[in-house]
Amino acid sequence: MPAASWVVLGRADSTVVAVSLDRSGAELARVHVADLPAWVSSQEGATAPRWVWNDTPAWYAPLLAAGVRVSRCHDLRLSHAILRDSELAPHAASLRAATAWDAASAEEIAPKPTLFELDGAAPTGVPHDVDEVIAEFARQQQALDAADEGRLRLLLAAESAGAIIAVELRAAGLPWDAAAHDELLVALLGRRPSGGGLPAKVQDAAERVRAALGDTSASLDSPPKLLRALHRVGVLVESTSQWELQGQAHPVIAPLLEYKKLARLLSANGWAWLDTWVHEGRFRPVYVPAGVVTGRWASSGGGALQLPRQLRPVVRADPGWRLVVADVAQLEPRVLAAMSRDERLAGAARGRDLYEGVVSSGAVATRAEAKIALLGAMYGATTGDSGRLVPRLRNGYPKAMRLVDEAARVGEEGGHVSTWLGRTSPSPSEAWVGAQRRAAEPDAREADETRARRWARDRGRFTRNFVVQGTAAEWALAWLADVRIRLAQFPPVGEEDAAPASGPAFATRPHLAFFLHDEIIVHTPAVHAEAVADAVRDAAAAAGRLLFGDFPVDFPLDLRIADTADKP
DNA sequence: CCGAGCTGCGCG
DNA sequence: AAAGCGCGCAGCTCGG
Repeated sequence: MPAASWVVLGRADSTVVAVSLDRSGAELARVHVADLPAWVSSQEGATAPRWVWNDTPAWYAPLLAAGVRVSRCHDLRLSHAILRDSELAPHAASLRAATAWDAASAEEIAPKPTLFELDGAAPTGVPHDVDEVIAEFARQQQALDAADEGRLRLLLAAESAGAIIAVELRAAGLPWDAAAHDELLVALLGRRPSGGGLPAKVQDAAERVRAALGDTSASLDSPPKLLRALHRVGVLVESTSQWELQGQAHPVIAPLLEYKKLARLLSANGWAWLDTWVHEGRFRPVYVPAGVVTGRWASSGGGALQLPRQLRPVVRADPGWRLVVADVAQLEPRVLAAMSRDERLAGAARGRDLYEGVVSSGAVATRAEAKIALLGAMYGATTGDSGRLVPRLRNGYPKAMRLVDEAARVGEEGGHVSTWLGRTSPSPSEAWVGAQRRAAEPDAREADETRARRWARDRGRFTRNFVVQGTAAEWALAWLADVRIRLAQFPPVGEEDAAPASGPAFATRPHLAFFLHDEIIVHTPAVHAEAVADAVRDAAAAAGRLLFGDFPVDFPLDLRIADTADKP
């Protein structure tokens, strides 16, 4: 156990009990809920313990709202899910039985966290009574000790840091210029209609589509109806999706594509979205750490994972502040190079565009080919250009290709695969197992065999991608966590500097404002922007070393300091 | 009237 | 040329 102390927080009747795990389970304090923020704050100042709690948002959102920031925690719910399934923790039997520790986070149940309701019924979700919390922590430590696996401990620390960061990201929000957003909507869609009905430019596009269809009442928002209307004027497409319409020559196509684009903007990120999700100059999505099976984050509400390019210009730093926008170039193939110990792929990636490096090696002729070949290798493409190009990589990068091919083979056979730090893929469904069993029987019908084979391949593509996507998610967690620590070292803004328009107390210094798989946005006082950029780059290098030691792979960033999040 | 399931589109 | 992975969300359709 590390030098820093670990302190469990749990509930006993109507008070919060803190138990130190360093002094043979001695009770450290018994604090009334109302006094908890002040007490936690004093502990942070003294020993900065690692807080062990059932569910990070349930504790940390209220603490943060009260102005108290913590440096680290152990999230029992997220850790439980990892240990329960991990191949690296084969002796975690005590975690496998279905219990309340498998429940969803309070955040997912009630995205507006309530501050420790004393009188109300116990919140649904994972257990919070101090005895149960301590027992779960003991089970987890036992599983870890039996596994003797440093990677898993690293993963749990990274996952827990992510849980803290998700709460802070929501509290801080992404600086959003609602007026600029409105101007953009008016320019593209027309003025916001006061009653029902569509904005003028959307209405106009719809009418031009109907004119070309020769049907003044044609329904444009129902795919089956639209498809029939298209067939009536001789546009014989199989679906109404953009990419199929694009290939058609007919007067209806241009206005229809325009209508779809405008209607999409209106329904996904129009005024209704703006009213719901942007307040006081901040977009506050709900981040859901490990919401994806691979360990990637999901989001719930606000569509944070779909921040459309079109809207990036309205992400705007406060006056006197700047945005540091950074994403990793070709994260997944770099991660694949490192985890497979493929020196040649790592070499192709070093100090430059990875795809150009692959071209230089002679495996393929162009950057475009390198890209679809590598994506195809990681996604399991079998047909088309991608499927044709993948085999060319097998000669040049045998270790990398062996790793993904092996992951696919295990998946096809119904087995489990794991990420670099030990997150393990879910088991196949009962339906899947049943289908394979039926197909293996002597009197199996051909249709059964065909289906079983197809499902096996489907699962193979999933496990093939799982190891890479999941390890990339681990790298991103390590990066995030390190960025957060580095940003906390900056001094808060002084009296003479511009203060941010809104936000929690920690937003008086550079802070994370957005995260999306391989991209972060830091909101920083302008004077610190250059130093923040260095910190973000240094953190990326540190994350690479933390996961992969001295294996020679680098993680270069596309980074810019700007007033908006626009992409060049 | 509500919810499940589907389509289409946007993001990595 | 969207083929091959992972998502969320709006809107429609259909069944209860």
